[in-house]
Amino acid sequence: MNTDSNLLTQISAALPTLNKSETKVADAILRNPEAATRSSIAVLATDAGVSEPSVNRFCKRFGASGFPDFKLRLARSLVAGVKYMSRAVELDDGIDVYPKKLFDNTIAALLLAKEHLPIAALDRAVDYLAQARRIYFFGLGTSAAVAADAEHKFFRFNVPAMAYTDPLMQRMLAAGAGVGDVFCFISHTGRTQPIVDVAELAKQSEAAVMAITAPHSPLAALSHCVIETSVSEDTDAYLPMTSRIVQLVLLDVLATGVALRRGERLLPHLARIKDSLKATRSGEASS
Amino acid sequence: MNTDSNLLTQISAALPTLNKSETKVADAILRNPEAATRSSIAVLATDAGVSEPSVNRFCKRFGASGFPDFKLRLARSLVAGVKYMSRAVELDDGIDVYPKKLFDNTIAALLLAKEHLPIAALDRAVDYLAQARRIYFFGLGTSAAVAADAEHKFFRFNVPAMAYTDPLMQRMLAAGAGVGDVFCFISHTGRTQPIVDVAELAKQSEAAVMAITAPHSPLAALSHCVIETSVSEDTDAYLPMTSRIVQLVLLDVLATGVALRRGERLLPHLARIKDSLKATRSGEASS
DNA sequence: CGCTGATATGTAGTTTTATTACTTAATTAA
DNA sequence: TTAATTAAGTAATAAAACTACATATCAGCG
Repeated sequence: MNTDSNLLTQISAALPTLNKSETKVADAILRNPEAATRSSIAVLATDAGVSEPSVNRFCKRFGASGFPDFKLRLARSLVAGVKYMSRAVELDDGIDVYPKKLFDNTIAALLLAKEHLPIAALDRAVDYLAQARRIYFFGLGTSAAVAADAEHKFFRFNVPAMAYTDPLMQRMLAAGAGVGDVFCFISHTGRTQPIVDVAELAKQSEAAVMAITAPHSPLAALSHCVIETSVSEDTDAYLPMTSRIVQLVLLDVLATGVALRRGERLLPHLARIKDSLKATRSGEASS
Repeated sequence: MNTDSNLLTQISAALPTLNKSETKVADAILRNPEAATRSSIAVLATDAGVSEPSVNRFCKRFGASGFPDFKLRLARSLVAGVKYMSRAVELDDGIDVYPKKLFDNTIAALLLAKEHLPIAALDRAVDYLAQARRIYFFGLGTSAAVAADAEHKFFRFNVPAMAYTDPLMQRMLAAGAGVGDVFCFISHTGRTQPIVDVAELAKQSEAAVMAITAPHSPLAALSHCVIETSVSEDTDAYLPMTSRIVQLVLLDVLATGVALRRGERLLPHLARIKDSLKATRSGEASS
């Protein structure tokens, strides 16, 4: 069954199961979905090289009551769907093109991640983190920045959260871990050897090992709790971009989860921290 | 002129300027916009208590080519509206609710930022960065993580990019800056005093000062090039979430801009860096 | 107060668009 | 090769939207 709410994805996914004329219609729509929403059934039919009733049948096949209804659904999908189509930046893209592309790609990645949220894993992760005595965030390279960000976020919850970039520090901390310690490893591939090594060390202790990483990776295999991020890195040809954004938002989710678990009594604490920052600011007070 | 892309907002805004029958139509639509997208012109006409041509005229008044086109636009607005609607996380939200909310909020922030991209500023920033001899990324708190991320990204371009978190290091580097140095300050408020101080120091040197920060802030005032991020932090009641994501994507834009400016000759360099990372990975080779 | 011009609204007919019922073509299996 | 089944198209019907025109409403002015 297809639970995908996006018509375009639905059509692409159904492509192999379609017959000749249906495929033609699907192609015509996918070729230019925006135009499809504007055209009449006659235009789309000629465009696809089929008859009008074929288009109509196609629409009904995808749950629409008819062609106009189909167009409406398509239009809705496009709002979210234009972004869904993450197109890579081209060498000759101008300043008015590539920034939008990058934003679109990021949004597309977030939409995709939102569709496949590992709810159960997140819930368990919040369990671990909410009762942690100490939380360590370990990442290397780009993930180091993500770890640093996580440290800042969790630190506000009065939980000793720490991020380490140095593999040697990571090893020492992992080796000396005990009950109540939670190690959170961040790695897009889940195959970065130094990180996997440290995770193995941590696993041998009494500490909990969790990971935000790719499914079926060595790192995922040895973690007590895995939050899978299967972001396709197609568009990030040479630079990891969208993957780390998804990681960051997932960490937001975890942090929020811990905050909610602690309930109201945490709110004054957060307010106090926020107020303490005001002192470092000049000019008008923040709202 | 109304630059609002949302039809519903547009209609609400135009309400006072509408005449009798137009008001009736507007009311009928606003009463249940979702239903309006499904009904035919006849149904909507009876619903509003007017004739069909009145509805038709109403549609044209709002820039549509006719009723079907109007319905399409309305449908689009409805979807966009949901996404723009960033709702705050409530204390009693379950695990199946708040993760989606956080993703939605982030997406909403990115959509908003995409709408208001400071193209000119970005272009100038790329100018600065592309010919920089050395790039320093300075941020504090959450922005420190953003700076660290930027360092990683730019470092891949064979440009000595460095991120510093320590205000004392920042001061020393700013004081000793010279021609060819570019200082990029990252601060959501633009009022964090230590950062503003360092920026002032840097300004006194021959170096270029740029900032990713709030408009009309002290930091913005003293920068040669400002990339404004006016993200409303309403939803980030206690934790800065969406703001830093926008900052990160803006830095992606800058990095991509530099990469594009350098053109093809950079690509083999990036490929080499990516390959060098493969050695640190176990298991199957990456694609 | 009524007339005139302008604007607003509705009616009816026309055109466009979509759907249905039916026919023909293609495909598959016996 | 043929019968059955599915796929695709034709043409007629029905629905929807649009246009031209007629009537009504209203504002300003004699």
